[in-house]
Amino acid sequence: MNQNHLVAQIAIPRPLPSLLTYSLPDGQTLAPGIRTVVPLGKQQVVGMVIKTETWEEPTDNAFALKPITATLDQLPLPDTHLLELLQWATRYYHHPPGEVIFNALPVALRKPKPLSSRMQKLLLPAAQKPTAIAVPESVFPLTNEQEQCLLSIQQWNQHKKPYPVLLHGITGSGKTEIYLRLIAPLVTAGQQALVIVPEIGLTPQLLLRFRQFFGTLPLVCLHSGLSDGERLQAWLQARSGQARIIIGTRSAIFTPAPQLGLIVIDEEHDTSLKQQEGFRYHGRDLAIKRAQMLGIPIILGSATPALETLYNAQAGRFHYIRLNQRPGATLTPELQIQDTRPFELQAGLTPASLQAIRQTLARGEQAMVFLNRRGFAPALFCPACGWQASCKHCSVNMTWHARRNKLVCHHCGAEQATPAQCPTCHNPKLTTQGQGTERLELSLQSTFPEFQVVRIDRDTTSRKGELEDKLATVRGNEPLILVGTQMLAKGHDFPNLTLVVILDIDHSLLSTDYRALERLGQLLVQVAGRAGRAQKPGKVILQTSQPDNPLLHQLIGHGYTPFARQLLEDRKRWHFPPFGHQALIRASSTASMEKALQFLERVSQLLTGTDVSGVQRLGPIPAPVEKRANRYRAQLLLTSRQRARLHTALQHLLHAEGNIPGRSSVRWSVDVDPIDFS
DNA sequence: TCAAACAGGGCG
DNA sequence: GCCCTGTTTGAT
Repeated sequence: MNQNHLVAQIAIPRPLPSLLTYSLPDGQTLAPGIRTVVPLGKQQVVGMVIKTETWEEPTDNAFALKPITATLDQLPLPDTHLLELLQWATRYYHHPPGEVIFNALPVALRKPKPLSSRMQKLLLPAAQKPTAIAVPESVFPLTNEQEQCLLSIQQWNQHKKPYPVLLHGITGSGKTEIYLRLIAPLVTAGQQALVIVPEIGLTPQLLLRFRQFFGTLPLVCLHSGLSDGERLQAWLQARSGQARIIIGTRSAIFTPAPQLGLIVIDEEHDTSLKQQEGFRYHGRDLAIKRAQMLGIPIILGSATPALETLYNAQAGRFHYIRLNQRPGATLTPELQIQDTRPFELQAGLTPASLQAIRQTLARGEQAMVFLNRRGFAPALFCPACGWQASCKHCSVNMTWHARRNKLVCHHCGAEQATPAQCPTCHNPKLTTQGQGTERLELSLQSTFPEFQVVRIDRDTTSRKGELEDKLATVRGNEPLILVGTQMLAKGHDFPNLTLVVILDIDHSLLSTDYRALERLGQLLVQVAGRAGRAQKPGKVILQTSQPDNPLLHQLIGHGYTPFARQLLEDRKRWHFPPFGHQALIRASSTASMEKALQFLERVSQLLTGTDVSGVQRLGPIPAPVEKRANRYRAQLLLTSRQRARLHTALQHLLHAEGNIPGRSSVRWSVDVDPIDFS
């Protein structure tokens, strides 16, 4: 092998700890981002070139160099910036590079097959000169407040290396109108904009407004409803620069866009931005990194910013601006706490809540009852012997679904027929406990027989078009009762909805999860934002058995920001994020909890060395849901005031993990900046 | 006595 | 993740 021979460092979609080195045909080089076919053991697999370099004989563990088998692409798929971002993410999230790279590609590009010639044409760079695409003047002029806000952001964004902007705008304050006007001048000048939304199916209004505002300007949507082919096509249109606006959910943050000029993260607090399996990245954080690497502006929009984001704004790392007015709307809704303790509840509602619903309907308006729990009842039990229906595969109760007459596990999806009698004592009279949306719908229907009750949750909207039909019914503005889960919390505009009743928030007030209160606050504000959007004042009733909770009073009396400040104080005292950093090591075993705990105990011991000082270990402990889908689950939490130390510890761990005996009987993973501890 | 089941390790 | 290898297990 001659001295100047070139080799390629290749990422392969397997959980390998590093890139693999392959030789290139003599005198040939390959640009980063080009896919190849390479031999891996006995297989031929797809691999992506990350870099090429001159070959140097490895000094330590020598390996036989194999040649690449074939080249699949003429042009790189991810651009250089995107590859850099992905490599950064590999190091930050301590996830195998090949899995990170290929997770960022459309499924159609993950196989060792070349692009069809039709698709290859889409890869050619589009004309990048400014095109005079007519952007129609909006029929809605900006309010004074919006105008000022837009001006400020535009000024900030002119900076060479602009800071991220937190746009804290209450529900209905018109954040979308700001996004549109920030995007317009840039896309007509030939640049691209990337807009990340929590769930595209749930934000049809945002999409509609974009289409209406930008008319014929090329816009692509990346969401879960697309087929592999459609997704690839949209992706390639973004890659060529032809698509000027890219709207998508979390994974769209990896869309290549050579002329990218702005990123918008709408609902930046939304937890769906964090991937919860495999490569556990946070879409918002990677977006901020991407914008920073490119030196382009990024806007984070929310009515209820994440505590991390608010803190960054407070600390001066982000610009901060508010929108406090609802154009064309009346007062912010009146918030009330209803103590549930003194009353016998009917349909889970206090007499005052029922009365409020009755009055709302009598006025010809709509009421919504929000309950974040599907099914008829969360538990089925035997009053004689105490038996409870629990899942065979998980350590949780099964939920009883009345219409389907089935027990369903909401963790693993297992279903079974409702037993006719108690399996242990044969008592034929089994009882339910608690209520879900299905029961709520039925009881409300019998309480208010003359009005329609519309239930919106995953069970009633699984078929295509069902959600749209139900939303259309509600927008018909006839007086009715809307029942639903958190599907109802975001994005929908119901002009005749003037009352919102929120049930079952007690578990969040009492939770041991330090993020539970933040999420509750965000949920309450978002749900409350559904009430009274048009000309009618809204009212929100919170039912709870903890009516004296001081943080709840803070939220209701003073609003989200002081509430969040208070939570941040608590986080500071306990060195929780953003004042300390965390990584969660999870392990699971099909054999026993002991196996999972033992593995994590070994991991913990590995980390006792002096070179990982400044990292605290909590656990190992069984996970809150101890068993799920036949796996016993345990976790070990690593925390540190300094992020660098946490990363050193994780690197050390990944290096040494191979020496842990019994590791093959457990599945384990690293979650950097965890938000879900279940 | 043999092969199916299982654990461990490497893949360039 | 997949595939190869060496070892255990237990069925005939």
